[in-house]
Amino acid sequence: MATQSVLTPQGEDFPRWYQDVVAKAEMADNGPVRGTMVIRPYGYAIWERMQAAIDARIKEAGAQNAYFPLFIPQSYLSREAEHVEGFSPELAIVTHAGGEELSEPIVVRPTSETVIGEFMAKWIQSYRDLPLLLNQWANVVRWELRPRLFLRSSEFLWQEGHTAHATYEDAAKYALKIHTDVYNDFLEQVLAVPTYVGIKPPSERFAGAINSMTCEGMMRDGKALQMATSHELGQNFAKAFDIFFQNEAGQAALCHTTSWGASTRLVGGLIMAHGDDNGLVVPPRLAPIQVIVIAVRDESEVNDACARIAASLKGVGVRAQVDANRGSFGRRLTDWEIKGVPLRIEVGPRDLSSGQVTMVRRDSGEKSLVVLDAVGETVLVVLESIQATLFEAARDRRDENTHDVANVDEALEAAQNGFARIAWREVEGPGEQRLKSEAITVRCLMRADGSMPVDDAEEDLVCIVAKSY
RNA sequence: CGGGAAGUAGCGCAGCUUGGUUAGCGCGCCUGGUUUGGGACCAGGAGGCCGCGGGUUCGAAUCCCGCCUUCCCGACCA
Repeated sequence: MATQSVLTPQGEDFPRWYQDVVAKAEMADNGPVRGTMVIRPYGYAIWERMQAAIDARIKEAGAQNAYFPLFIPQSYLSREAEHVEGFSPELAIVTHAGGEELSEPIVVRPTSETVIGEFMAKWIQSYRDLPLLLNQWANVVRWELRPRLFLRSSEFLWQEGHTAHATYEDAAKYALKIHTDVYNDFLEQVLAVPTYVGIKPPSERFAGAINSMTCEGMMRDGKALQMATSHELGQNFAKAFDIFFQNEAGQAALCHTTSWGASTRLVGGLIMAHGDDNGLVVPPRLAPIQVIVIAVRDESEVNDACARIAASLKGVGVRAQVDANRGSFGRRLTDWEIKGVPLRIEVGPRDLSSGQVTMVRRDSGEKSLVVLDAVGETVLVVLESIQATLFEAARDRRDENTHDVANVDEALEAAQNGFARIAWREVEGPGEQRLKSEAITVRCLMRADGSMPVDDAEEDLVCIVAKSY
């Protein structure tokens, strides 16, 4: 590990550490307009890996990708009262185009329930057209007063799924399926981030939803981050956009719709969930570069060996890359550490003369010698071990920093440094206000065993309260 | 949007209080050489409308006003 840190230590100033990582790992830059973000190649490579993993799960769940326009007539937003009220403060609105003032202003989409609703109404005729399962990968704009790279930018990238169903039950079941099989599975299996899965309290619901589900992850500073959400929209949007179908009895009936999304915020979550004082730590299943092969000396024999090792790793399906061999050895090590590459293979004359290489894990810093012939199989095993270790470490941190408390006073105390778990009936109403006055919010409601409740009316629910991003 | 801090080379900063030669320093970058098992060293070099716009002045990085951007703390949110 680095002898002296090039990053602000987490313990000294966590937000500063985050910015240092974003800059020095070459993930992103601020755009020229306040709140906008330039995603650099390494950051985008990570996002592309996230997209691929999420997209595959979405398709497995039966939804199809489509694309709807960036521009939405302002009148569409107004059709659903809560929706327009919720989003109005964040809208970017185009009033002029083609050199003239527009007769009706155009909204830059903050989310696409409205346009998609309009087309669902057009496409759905019969119960045979249901369920209609759509998804789109797109950018959206929500004007932010306090932007932070990846976590909160005025323009961000995401995936938004929109579905229409014949019954409430079917819609609820599908939203839950997405939440479980797409989001939570991705977060646990790929991102190695354990989350608390539950429903949002009414005060935190999506504008226009009857129920919002969330995956709440714990960052290394003990704050919460909402990493994905799924909403049951009931018939609110179906009413606003006339999304009717003819049922088997030949009668017109209103659809039940859902929507669900995950954004580039996940990149910020990745940084803050696993990163340490030496930089980013990327879980192997996500990592665009899983193994970096570094020549200790710039000698042709050593360089040739590096190329051979990388080629053989690629041959067994490992995303390996040879370091460009510029600058001092120590500098190169540090750079790859900041980028969070899970596994490093160092190759030097000393190693080669004994027919082996040095392998170093990013998660633990542990070094080991590996016989050349065994590099491929060893790497595959160690990568999976790192994946598992990261998840377990994150889970342990989450559990150690989740404190069971009996009342709001204790929750206020406990949430200064982690999550507090408390009976929902202790918090509901005035308690929520008291927490909010100290910047602490109810992140989610769960059953006592951690499972997903049907709604907030269930008896004996517990909630997670915390400071959040 | 409210409260606080700040914008000077790619990054981090000094200079500003008390206006006055050619605006400095560290890191990085370029060239050459020596190096390379944990942020290497030597020599030479490039790089600035001092955030933007206006004002005061013989003269502005420095004083005044406006705007933009960034960071921290709130309210809003993925």
